[in-house]
Amino acid sequence: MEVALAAVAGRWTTLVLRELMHGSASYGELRGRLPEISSKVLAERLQALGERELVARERVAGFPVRTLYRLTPAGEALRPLLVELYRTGVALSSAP
Amino acid sequence: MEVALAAVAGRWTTLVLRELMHGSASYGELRGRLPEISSKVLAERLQALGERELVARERVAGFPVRTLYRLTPAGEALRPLLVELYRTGVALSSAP
DNA sequence: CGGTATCCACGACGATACTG
DNA sequence: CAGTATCGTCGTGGATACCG
Repeated sequence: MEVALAAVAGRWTTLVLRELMHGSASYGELRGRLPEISSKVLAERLQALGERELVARERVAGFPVRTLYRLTPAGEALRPLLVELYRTGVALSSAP
Repeated sequence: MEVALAAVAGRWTTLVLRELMHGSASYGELRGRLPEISSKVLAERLQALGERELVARERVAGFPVRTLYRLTPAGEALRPLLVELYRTGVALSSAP
C-alpha cells in the first residue's frame, strides 16, 4: 500500500496523471491545463514520475522544440486506482 | 480525488485504517500492532479520522478504562480504496 | 518553449517527558 | 491505559528569477 500511495502522493500528482490519462501532452500543455501549478513543481512531478517509470518523455524536434509526456504501461496500471480515488472521493463528499 | 487522497494520506494512516478494518481495537492494541508509531502521531491520526467521521470512539468503563475505536460506515467506504492501493502496490512492485 | 536555481515558510514527524 | 505538551528537524510546496 505504501508503494502505491507513494506513487500518487504529493500535491498535483494525481492531477498530472489524470491529464496524461487523456493522452500524451507537452510540458506547456500541462501548464495550461493546470494553471496553478508552478513550473518547479510540475518539473519535480514529471521527474519523479519518470524515475519511477510511470511516465516517459519524448523530445520532438522542430521549432519550437516540444517535449511530449505519456504514460508507460506501469503508469497505465494506476488508472484503476485513480478511478477508485475519484469514486471514493465522491462517496465521502456526498455522504456527510 | 483530492478528498479521498486526503482521507488516507499521511504516514501511518493507511496502516491504522487497515488494523481497524479487522475490527475495533483499543488505543493500546493499536500501539501494540504498530510498534513504531509514536503515541503522539497515533493520537493525531485517530483524532483526524474522528473529525472526518471515518472512525468512532467508544469509552468502555471499568478498570482499567479502555477506549475502543471502530470504523464508521463512511470509514468502511474506504475499504475498496485500500484494497485497490494494495493491488496497485503489488502490481508496481512486481512489474519493474 | 522547457525547464533550473535559490530561497523561504510551513507543516508533518518523531523523540521525550509528563498527566489523569 | 490513554492520551497531552513541548521541542527540534526535515521535507514539501510555492514565489521569483534566470537560462539554453
